[in-house]
Amino acid sequence: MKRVKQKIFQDYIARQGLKSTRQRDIILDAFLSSDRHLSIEELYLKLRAKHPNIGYATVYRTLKLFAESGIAREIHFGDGQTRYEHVSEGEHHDHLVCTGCGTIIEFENESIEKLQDEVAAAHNFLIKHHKLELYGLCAKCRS
Amino acid sequence: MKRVKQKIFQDYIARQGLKSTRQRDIILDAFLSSDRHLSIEELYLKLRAKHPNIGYATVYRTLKLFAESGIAREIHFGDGQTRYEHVSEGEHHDHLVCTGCGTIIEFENESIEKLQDEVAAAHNFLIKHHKLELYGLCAKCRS
DNA sequence: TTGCATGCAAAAATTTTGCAGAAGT
DNA sequence: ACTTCTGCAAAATTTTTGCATGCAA
Repeated sequence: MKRVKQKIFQDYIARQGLKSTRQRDIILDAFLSSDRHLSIEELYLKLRAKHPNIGYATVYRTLKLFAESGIAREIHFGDGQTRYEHVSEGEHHDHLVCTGCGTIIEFENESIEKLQDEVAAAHNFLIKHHKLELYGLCAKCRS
Repeated sequence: MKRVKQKIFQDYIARQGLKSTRQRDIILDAFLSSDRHLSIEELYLKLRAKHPNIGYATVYRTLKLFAESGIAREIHFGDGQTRYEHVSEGEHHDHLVCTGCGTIIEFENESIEKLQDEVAAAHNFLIKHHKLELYGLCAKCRS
């Protein structure tokens, strides 16, 4: 999986005439071996531990590249922190976000997606992508 | 509808021992007679036209009060602009967001909500609220 | 060599906060 | 009188940009 995404990114870089650099490799590695919903700051801090001279701007620019290449996606949970999540080809998932401990659970539901398509069709709307987030308390935080 | 919300807000203000002021009335009026998904800046600019001396901070603080009182809700469409939408008691709706022209269409779908409850139950998760947004092109922008 | 990438700092953009004076209750 | 509000400016956050230098192709 990790190798696959590294390849996708390298191919994207090459195709666009961009360059493969040490920083991009480091950031990609840190991203791929992290929590699937990392905020930019979390990733930056994690990087700083081993690579104190990597700039914040480079992290921002590189994450945008990841999104462009298709291996990551920008997400906003409304807490003022932009996050990036891992994207696997052809896969989509939605989120259960625990407002107690911040845990994020992913799920997929074919029936919901189908109903979404129906709603869109009723409005003659062409869906490109969607976002479904359920906020509340996870099992642990309920007790 | 407008009267109802004004009353809800006034009651909230009174209950909290807060004060009814000219600015709050003006902002509430502008909010209630606006598009249902107004960004803070849009509302601020609209206000400035007639009331040039209202401060940005007051708009921010007042919109937060609207949300606390239950007549408004903060929403983020991921474009870096915080918006507030109108909330009617017991009513919930989701959004079709046109990435072409920015139009926002509201919809409700009981079946989707039911499936969401099932997903939550399967994870022993207690839903407080949710967000469902379908992004794509509206009928007009498709042609 | 050529031109993209990096790191730093400065700039933008958005939201929050402190404070003195103004205004509701 | 008392306390909350307001407007302004300053501060805090988050993200973007400019630029000289570094580095990959």
